[in-house]
Amino acid sequence: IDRRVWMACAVPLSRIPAVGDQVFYFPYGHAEQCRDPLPDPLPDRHVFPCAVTAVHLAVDAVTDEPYATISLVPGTHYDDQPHPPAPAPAPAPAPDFSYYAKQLTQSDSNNGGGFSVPRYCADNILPGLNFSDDPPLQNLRMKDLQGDDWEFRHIYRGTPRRHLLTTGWSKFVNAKMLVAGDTVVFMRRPDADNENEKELLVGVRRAARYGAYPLRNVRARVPVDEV
Amino acid sequence: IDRRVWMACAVPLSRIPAVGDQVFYFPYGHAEQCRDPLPDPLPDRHVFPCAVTAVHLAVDAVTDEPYATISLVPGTHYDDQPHPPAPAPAPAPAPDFSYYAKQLTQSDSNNGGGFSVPRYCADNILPGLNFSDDPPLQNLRMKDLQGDDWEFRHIYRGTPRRHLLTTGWSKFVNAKMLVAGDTVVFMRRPDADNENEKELLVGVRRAARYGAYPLRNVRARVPVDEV
DNA sequence: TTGTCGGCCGATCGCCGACAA
DNA sequence: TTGTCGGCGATCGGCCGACAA
Repeated sequence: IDRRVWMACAVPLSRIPAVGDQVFYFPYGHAEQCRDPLPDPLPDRHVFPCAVTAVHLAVDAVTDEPYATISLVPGTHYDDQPHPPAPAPAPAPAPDFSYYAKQLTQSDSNNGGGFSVPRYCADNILPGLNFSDDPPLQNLRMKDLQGDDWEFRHIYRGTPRRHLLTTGWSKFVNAKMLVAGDTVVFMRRPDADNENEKELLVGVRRAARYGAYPLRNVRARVPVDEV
Repeated sequence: IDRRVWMACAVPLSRIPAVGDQVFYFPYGHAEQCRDPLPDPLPDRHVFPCAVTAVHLAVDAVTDEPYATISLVPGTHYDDQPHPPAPAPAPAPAPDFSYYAKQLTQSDSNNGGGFSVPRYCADNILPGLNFSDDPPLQNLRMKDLQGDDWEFRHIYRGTPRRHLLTTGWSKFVNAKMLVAGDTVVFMRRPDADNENEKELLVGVRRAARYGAYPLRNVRARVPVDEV
């Protein structure tokens, strides 16, 4: 997966360590995320210095949420020594990748139909419309992070004029089970196949929900109908 | 869970062993069901004699499918010795539990709406209608194996007359993701709370699907958005 | 007895401009 | 500039009897 795509769809504060980084492992926080009962009594040590041996970025096949698997080996940090040389600052992000994120309003996620495209997004992310048409419209094809394609009708209409996604939008909302408060991310980057063509992508960030992530709560189970 | 309910909803050939039974464990078959890659090379022994130490009947919270967890300890069978005395034949099933299973037709599972109730089922499982009404109808409330309630309108109409489940039926079909070829099981038994009242239950058997059980294929995963 | 079909009516979906924040 | 609303037309869900297997 494109690291820029992953970063654009991760919650804004996400930071991921690099291989070789020295980090601390908090079993307590990990166990909380697993939703398993915490050990009682809690272990003596709550924190373990570790080194990162591998980082793998991926996307949940059900929820589209980006996640990272980070492999650690426990070990002593070179505490009083200077930290290893800070890596050179990351090169400025390539100018050929840009994205726009919008939190869904009630109207965007209603079954009423469409999605109101902010002006900035229409101007900077989506392909330009032919404004001599009346009304100006086009069909957009976007890939989600699984690689599945989605089609949206993009139209510029109403009084006053505004950009809207109509046909195809509510199918997407239902399929991704989006609700008001969730965020969609529209991205453009050069098409891998076609030089000086642009490729559109669409990602999703889910608003924090009480009770955490119901979809993750499914357990695999071995059917035993017969012995 | 009521053992009679479990048996009614399990595939007809299911047999479950009793605690203390001597059985054979086939790791190969077990691994196949897990859909994990089989070990290569296969282990030397393909069959292990075991004794059953526990049997637990349960129902999948997503698919409603009955399954059993059967605990085994490996050990030698008393091979040439006579088998332990066969348990006394199970007492005849209590006459106050009865069920009827029907495989869904296209029309039953279509979005067209209703379910055609076979005459035998209406007469022997469902509460009787008041045939002086025109048309005769009643609302039925049934528990599924999770304990959730479902309501169906039961009506006797059409020319020639026949029993149908209408309102509420397609909601059930969609919620349980039933398709033509799947089977529903209607059961009646005495109400636990209310003497000489009857309680209705509804269960589901899924037709064998190519590619096995897609819903079981979901893996739980630990979100790691931040370190 | 019961599976499938066409008719038909009502509910919902989803596209639209109006309007106001 | 953009969020929400009421309108309304098209589509679909779902109840019905007819009919035949």
